[in-house]
Amino acid sequence: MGRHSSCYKQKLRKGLWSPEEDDKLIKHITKHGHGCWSSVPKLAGLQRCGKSCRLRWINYLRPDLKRGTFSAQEENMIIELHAVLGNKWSQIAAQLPGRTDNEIKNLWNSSIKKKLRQKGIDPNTHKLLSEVENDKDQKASASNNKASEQDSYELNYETSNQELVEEKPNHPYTLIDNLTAPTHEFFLNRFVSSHDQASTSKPQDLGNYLSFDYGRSDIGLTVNQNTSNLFYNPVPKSSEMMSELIASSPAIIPSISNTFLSSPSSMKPSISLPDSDPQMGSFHLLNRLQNWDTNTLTNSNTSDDSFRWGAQDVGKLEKDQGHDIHSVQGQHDNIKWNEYLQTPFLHSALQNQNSQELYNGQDTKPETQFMANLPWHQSQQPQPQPMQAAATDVYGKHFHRLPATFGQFS
DNA sequence: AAGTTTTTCAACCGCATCCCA
DNA sequence: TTGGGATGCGGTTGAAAAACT
Repeated sequence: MGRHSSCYKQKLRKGLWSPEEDDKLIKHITKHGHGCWSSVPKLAGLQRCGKSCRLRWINYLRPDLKRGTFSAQEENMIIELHAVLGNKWSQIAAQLPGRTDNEIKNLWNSSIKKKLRQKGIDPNTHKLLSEVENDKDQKASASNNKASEQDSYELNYETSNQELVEEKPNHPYTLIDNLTAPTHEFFLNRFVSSHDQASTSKPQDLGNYLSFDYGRSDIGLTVNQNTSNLFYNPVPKSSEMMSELIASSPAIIPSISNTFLSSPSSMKPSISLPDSDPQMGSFHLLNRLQNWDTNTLTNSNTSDDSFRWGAQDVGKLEKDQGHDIHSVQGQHDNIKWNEYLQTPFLHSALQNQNSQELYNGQDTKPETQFMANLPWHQSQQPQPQPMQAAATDVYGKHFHRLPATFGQFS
């Protein structure tokens, strides 16, 4: 385990690659492919270890690299993805074609971190620096109770979120105003922080950025403040539709989904489609399978804050998607949580509330992308960002806006 | 113009994980 | 089941370039 054995061998060159070495490596790989990297240096006539050859090829020589400065859209995307994934550079790079993890990591450390700090945003937590300071103060004052709180935090997740709030009056979630039900914050924090416990820079408080419109959204995630259930909009009406959606979108957050795949079954949320009125439904993203309650399925006349999907839109959507609404009646499809997480909609939910206003066709300089009171700022250029585009591909014109809002927690 | 400081980024290092015998 | 090689990842380093004095 550990260091590549060939690195111990004598007479291997280190440091910067010469043009001649690059040429040898390019010629070899374009002709034969890399195959086993440990054999590449010998076959290519290089005094390097295979690991060094691999790195050179992946980060610098392979032909599909974009190179050049990062666009404003790319920077925004990196920030957004970092808020969700933390320092998972390879996963971030997977969403940016032609960019390497090393390149993105360097950009983050040399440029983006600085810009965020200048705008008063903590690059590690993506929270306002002032909030981070407050958190520190609160943590310091509450340090005596910390251990016991964490215990109950875990336990309560397996009971219910409502109980979580009621039983833990000192929990930070109780500080949130009434419009901001605790579930989504708890939920997102939960999967983000559980995603990689070894991470040194994980967005512990991502939920602070994720507020959602209640009943005012066309898409996104909403939280029913009465039931604490998380809702997912719009509504795929069948598992086939969901599968299409998944197939047409990249695996945006595979590591997060893996976290849930490896979680105990009792911890796995599921998405279920209602078997009642498919034209006027919604479905809930439940944090517990046994928490399913058809009574909480929405209809257009309910007065709660859950998301309501109008029959007209659903029918239209189904038509465009080539699905027969009636064919799914009577079904009660369970969609795997990891599939949900791999849809573009979770990402869509991460768009800030100003996305509408920002797509106003105004040009903007890259420096203007970092606004004082927002974690990040969407590009003001009219074209959608890549993942938005992916989402739009799926639902086309039915995507009127990307409404998940930020900043309700002020 | 020269020296110093800061920034950038290619490459390295060590560890984790996967795979296979 | 285990051990070792191969691969991938994230943190770090340090030389080169750029910016500053």
